[in-house]
Amino acid sequence: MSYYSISEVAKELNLTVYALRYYDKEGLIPFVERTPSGTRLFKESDIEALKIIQCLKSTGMPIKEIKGFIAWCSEGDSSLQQRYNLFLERKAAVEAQLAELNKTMELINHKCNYYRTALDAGTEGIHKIG
Amino acid sequence: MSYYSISEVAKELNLTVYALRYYDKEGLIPFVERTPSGTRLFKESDIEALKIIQCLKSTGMPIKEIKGFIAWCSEGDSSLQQRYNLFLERKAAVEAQLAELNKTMELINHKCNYYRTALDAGTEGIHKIG
DNA sequence: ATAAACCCTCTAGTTAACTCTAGGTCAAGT
DNA sequence: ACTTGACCTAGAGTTAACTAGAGGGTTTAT
Repeated sequence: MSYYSISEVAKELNLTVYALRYYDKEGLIPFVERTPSGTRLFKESDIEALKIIQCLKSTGMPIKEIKGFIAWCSEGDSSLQQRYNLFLERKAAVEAQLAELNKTMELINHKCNYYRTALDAGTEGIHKIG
Repeated sequence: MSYYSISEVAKELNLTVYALRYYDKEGLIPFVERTPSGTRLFKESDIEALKIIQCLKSTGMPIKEIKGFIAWCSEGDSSLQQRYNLFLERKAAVEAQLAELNKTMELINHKCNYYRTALDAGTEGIHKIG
């Protein structure tokens, strides 16, 4: 089993070493090992966990709540139901975000048409008159 | 032509009066009229402009940049090309966000399955062994 | 005419999620 | 032995987008 340094993990996951240390300080990755002198040693499974963390973050979940999820993970099977519920909630959140973004896209498309036709005509006036 | 108060507009657009005054201070709505004593008077067209602002905000555009767009709008036809380009960029940004969110959704769905089957089995162990 | 319910400005405070600096340790190469 | 580069912690600073409070004017209903 091989280990990765914090800067290797940062590069791989496209985030900064500062961010990784911040996540550690906030309790998102309590399972990361250390050398006797304190240097963090990341395993493959730690990187996978960070990917889940990034996924939850991208659903709009704040770090404090992600920390709660991580704590549940280390509690074992007794928290299975909670963790399942959490992902169902996140699924609903993402669905809502997708709906919102699609509405946004519609308006943007309208504006693209508006400006394309205005440019064709050379003036915005065509949309304002009759 | 009728006018709306700041709190009416806030209610209609589902944001706070604080936020509206903040937008005004940041130069997003310089066209809003005032009574002689300083009270803001919002027209229907101002509400429409605020909807565009909300739309741009939901694409992830920061307020400072939206302010630039608003300034272009008051420059008339000479900024048509810039404004068109801006919306094309926003369209690309939203497309990227949609792609990202769909990837997130996929992982969430995997996790939902993971936990549903784990709950059926009564233990997470089924996913770790074999 | 007076109190309630608005409105205003200005300024300070809040929050999340980093981001950076200072000061120090440690392991490897020359 | 010594320099280089990566690592560490603690804590201060940053940024965006509000949010709230103080202090004060105005409009409306009784």
